[in-house]
Amino acid sequence: MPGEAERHPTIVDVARVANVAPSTASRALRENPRISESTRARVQAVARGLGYQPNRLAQSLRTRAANFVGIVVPDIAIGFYSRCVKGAQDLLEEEGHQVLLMNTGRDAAREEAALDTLLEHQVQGLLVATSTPASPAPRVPTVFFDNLVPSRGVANVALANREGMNVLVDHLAGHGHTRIGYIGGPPTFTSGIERLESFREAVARLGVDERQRYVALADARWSADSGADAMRRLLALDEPPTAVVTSGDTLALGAMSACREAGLRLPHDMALVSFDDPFFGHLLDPPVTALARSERELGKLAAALLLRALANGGPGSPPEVRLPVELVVRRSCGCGTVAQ
Amino acid sequence: MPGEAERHPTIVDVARVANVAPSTASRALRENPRISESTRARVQAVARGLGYQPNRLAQSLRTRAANFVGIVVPDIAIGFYSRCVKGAQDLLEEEGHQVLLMNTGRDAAREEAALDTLLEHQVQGLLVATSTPASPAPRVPTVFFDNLVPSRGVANVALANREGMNVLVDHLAGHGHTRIGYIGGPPTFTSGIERLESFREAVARLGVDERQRYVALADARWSADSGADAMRRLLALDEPPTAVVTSGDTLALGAMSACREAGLRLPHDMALVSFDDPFFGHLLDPPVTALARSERELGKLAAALLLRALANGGPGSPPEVRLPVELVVRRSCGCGTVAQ
DNA sequence: CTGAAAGCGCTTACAG
DNA sequence: CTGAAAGCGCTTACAG
Repeated sequence: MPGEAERHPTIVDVARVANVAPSTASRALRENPRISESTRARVQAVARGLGYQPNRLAQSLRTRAANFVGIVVPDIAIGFYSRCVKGAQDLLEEEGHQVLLMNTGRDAAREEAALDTLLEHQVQGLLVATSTPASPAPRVPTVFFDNLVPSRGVANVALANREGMNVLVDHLAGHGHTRIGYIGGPPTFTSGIERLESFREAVARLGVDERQRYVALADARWSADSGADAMRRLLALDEPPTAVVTSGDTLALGAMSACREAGLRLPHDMALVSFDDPFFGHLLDPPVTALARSERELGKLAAALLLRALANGGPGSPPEVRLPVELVVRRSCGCGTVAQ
Repeated sequence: MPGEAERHPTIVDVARVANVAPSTASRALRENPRISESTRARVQAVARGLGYQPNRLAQSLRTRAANFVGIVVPDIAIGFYSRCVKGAQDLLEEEGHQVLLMNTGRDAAREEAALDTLLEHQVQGLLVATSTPASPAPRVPTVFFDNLVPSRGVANVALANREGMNVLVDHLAGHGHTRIGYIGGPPTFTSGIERLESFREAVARLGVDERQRYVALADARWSADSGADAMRRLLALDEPPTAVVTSGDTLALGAMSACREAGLRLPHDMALVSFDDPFFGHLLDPPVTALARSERELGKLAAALLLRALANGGPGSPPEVRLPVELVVRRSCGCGTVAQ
């Protein structure tokens, strides 16, 4: 066949072969009720035979309703976010939405660019774990998750950070600890802020006044290495804590390795509980007592709220939704050891 | 303002306000060289003032060149894939491509549907970690990664599985082991097949004939629990192996926990090396000797090959590219212990 | 039940 | 340097 290269069949091709008008072909393909059964069958057969695949871009342009949803996270390679994305995407796909994913590397300029790009691609809605709370809400329904932006977007969803931290501290106190340390990321965003604040409130509630020295901050990436450093600083204190709560799973891993390196046995020499559950929390030595991992739920919830806003065509959701967390008691806290 | 709701400005709006034809506005916005400086400036100012954002869908429809690239993986929540995706996406975004992501859950039907959806969205190219080697290559340039589909797609890229396995087995042999076990996923796809085969070849090379009993297969998800099970089976043997190589990081974690549960100390009672590096390989006890994690590179390489194919407008890449792997020697193999 | 026509928002020969 | 016109692939009132 000279010329006329490998262009894929359009609805016009289908129509021509089926001997109908493009408008009829369109209706036949889209199961429009008032089309004769025979026409529908013929058109669909032709479409199949030709390997016709509708051009969604053209459909979207015409109907002014792209089925894209944009998801913006700092880094998809971070387990927390990849699991959130998975949870959200499962639901979104079920509802016929395609997911456009972008990473920001926690950079404000990149985040802004990502949002612009997504908007230019006519996303219908957005799920964003922002790193720049100052930025304005995009012009499409947006659900902020993980890091909240109060009063922005159609919904804001995060874990129940304060409740969770209370549960953790209380559990340690229940084991008789009074010198409780905190290893956490800097209080820059929602989780860092709320977890640290509620830790302070919880220990204050326990009646111990001067705990400032027991707060050891990790780096902005909440990296394992910075968690190990933080633990080393705590251990170097005159009167080190006897128990520690970490505000994140990687921090827990780092902290544990620092303990091991110092020759401390958990939970005897140092008790430890963690906010997020380390990936292999039950395989570690000792198995880590932590709040059950629920990122998937978080993502799913965020997606559900977005879907609802998309359906309603407006806000109406409560401005802030919290996903309850649950303590998984294992060994690192001191539970289940012979000599308590 | 009655009626005329919140429609976003189009290029026609920009043109009208700037007092030029839409075609001129288009050229001014796209930095077309032969447009007067003053016109360009005016149009761009107007566009900015109006908050104009081009509709990429319309652009793509017109120019017949969407800038989407589709990525298909079994499950983005699995670390291996999320890191591959990250590596690929970084490069793709730099080159101005948007990433459409889909998960298949290793289900053939879902994978086919995902590819169709992506194609309908006019992706320019595809990166796919397939679970159904039988499916035909899509009609756009496709790079298969992780799981290869020889002779399909514009490129196939995977880790150097055989080399890596040889290095691992040789290292163990270097420590004097002759009873070497294998814990790996089923030989269903490339990695599973190649790693198992090359393990067999490597031990055969060592001159030991009957090793069949030392191969313990894990489940299709390469789950930690199935890795632990596999290790238990090996330990239950009359003459258990003295060293084990695991074909994946989660498997290593499971195997290690089974050893601990059996009261075995690594590496004294059992040496262990792993193909993929566990996320916190250096934090484990003992730190795990493993092949360095290189998924990010894998994703980046796959993306680079796709980009090249897109630029060339055709194949031309070698059909199969292997990413070399590198051994990270730590402690679990027996290195660095006092009493070797 | 089916078709002709218009138009979604853009770009690009084709003129001038 | 700028504009008028056509058209990317589709869908949807509007007629019949």
